[in-house]
Amino acid sequence: MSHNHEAIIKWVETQMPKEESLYDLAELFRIFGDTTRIRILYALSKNELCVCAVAELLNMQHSAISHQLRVLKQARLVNCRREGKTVYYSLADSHVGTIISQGMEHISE
Amino acid sequence: MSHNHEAIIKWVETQMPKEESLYDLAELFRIFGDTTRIRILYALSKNELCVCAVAELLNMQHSAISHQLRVLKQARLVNCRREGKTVYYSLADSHVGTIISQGMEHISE
DNA sequence: AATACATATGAACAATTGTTCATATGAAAG
DNA sequence: CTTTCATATGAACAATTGTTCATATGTATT
Repeated sequence: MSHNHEAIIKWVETQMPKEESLYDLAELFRIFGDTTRIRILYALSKNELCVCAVAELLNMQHSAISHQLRVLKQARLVNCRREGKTVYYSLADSHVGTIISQGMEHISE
Repeated sequence: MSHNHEAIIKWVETQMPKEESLYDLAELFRIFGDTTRIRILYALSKNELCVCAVAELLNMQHSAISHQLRVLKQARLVNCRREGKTVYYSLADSHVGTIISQGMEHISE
């Protein structure tokens, strides 16, 4: 670094969240960053659905859907409730829907 | 599908955006879903910065930063302007900052 | 208990991704 | 026009990721 950016760098440094937060933030978006998961999340933003309904909707294997729902659950993006043999999934909180619609706004510019 | 979810599936189907939009949406979030890129975006949300300033801030090689800035540029998440030898990068539009802060809100629950 | 159905899990594979190293371009100054 | 500095690019490698197949839970019904 030869030119004089030190002051700005130092200041931006003070504005940065801690590493852990930035890691968690990237992790959050990484979950959204997959076509299958986005389709699942979008579907769930319209209605709670059971695994086999999602599988039929997306025309995919139950196993693949179940794997992804597990990922979404671990990331606390969805909740589930059991009703007999069937497990219904829904979005965990309103932030999830908001992030999706914000993203939608961005791409449709 | 033995049980009676057909009506709901059909309705949710009508609510789904076209495949291309969902693909673009996932693509958008995928870009956010990397620690290095999130750190870059967060830094740029505070101040426009040149490549070597970002490199110093994140304590990474210029090459790695340049590669990622290229990805961000192709995804239209950042703009750049040249001033002599130096190239300054900044966030492309306000949506980018909004998405980051929405994400931040979500993880700090 | 045995069967059927919905969902979950584990292992394995192919595909994608981010970084590094080496090298190339672009721009100003000597 | 050669040197120096800032940035960009290409190829290659290691690491991560999503899906599939096979199999295992879990829950109700007979």
